[in-house]
Amino acid sequence: MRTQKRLLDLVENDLKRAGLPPLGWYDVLLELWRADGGRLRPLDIEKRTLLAQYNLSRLLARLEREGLIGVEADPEDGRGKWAVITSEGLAVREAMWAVYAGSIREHVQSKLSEDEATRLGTLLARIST
Amino acid sequence: MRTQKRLLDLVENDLKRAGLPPLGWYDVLLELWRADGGRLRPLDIEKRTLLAQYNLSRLLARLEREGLIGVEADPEDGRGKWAVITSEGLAVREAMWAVYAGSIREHVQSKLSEDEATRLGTLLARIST
DNA sequence: TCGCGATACATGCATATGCATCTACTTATC
DNA sequence: GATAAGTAGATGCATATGCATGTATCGCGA
Repeated sequence: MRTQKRLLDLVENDLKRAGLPPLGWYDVLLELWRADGGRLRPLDIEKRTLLAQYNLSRLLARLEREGLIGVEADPEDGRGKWAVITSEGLAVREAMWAVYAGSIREHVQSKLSEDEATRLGTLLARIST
Repeated sequence: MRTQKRLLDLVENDLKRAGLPPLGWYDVLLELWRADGGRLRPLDIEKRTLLAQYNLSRLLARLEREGLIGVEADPEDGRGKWAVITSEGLAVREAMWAVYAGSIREHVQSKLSEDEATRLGTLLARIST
């Protein structure tokens, strides 16, 4: 708990200093970027990100307001929507990754050998089962 | 990041279902409980908990409003205060620990051997240096 | 095909957080 | 011993979060 809080503070700080949005935005942009056609339904984003439904709903509204995603109605399900990453969204994701990756390198990679990092990942994955 | 978010959600959930306050309160109550005389200055709590100054200020206000701590003026430094845990605060900390410990057991201890847990702690500590 | 429970997402309200700044006091400087 | 710089903590404002519930649509069973 303490380690991740410390790390999160460091990363958020790095992003802020670079004039970029908070890390939460990255998670969503990343999922969209990875997704086929750069589009996902909110429900699928929710499952991938561990975001609560109401938080995701509002985060998507913010992303749309900033022009990083577009939101379309689902033609097959009147209740559903599709979030589609825009080219600006792709650019922001990339800019964020540049900073985020640097953060990880500086605050994590420099403290652990590759082998240790792998073992850490394995242990954490065991907990998440 | 994901593992701790998942864990935090689980723990917060357990606390909520038991009618207890959020985990953040525990951190402060724990520090006070450990501290000599059950009292600390906000500044010292801040250092121990990684809480931002303004967040701690308001968290202490909430704790005081709920009667879990008392706040006294520092006789030696007119700017300073002392937070003092009350008997109700002690009781709440204990009740929270009962639930929290159960959460840890269920969500962490059951997934790792003692040896693995030790190694995990060591690796995380390496990062926090 | 009607009606009802389930599903997808949004939102009003209370509370928590971040940021900047404020107030009150203390300590060092001259 | 007056004044400026520093320190401890609080707070107004904007924004984010949690909770409960709302709205719209879907799909199933009679």
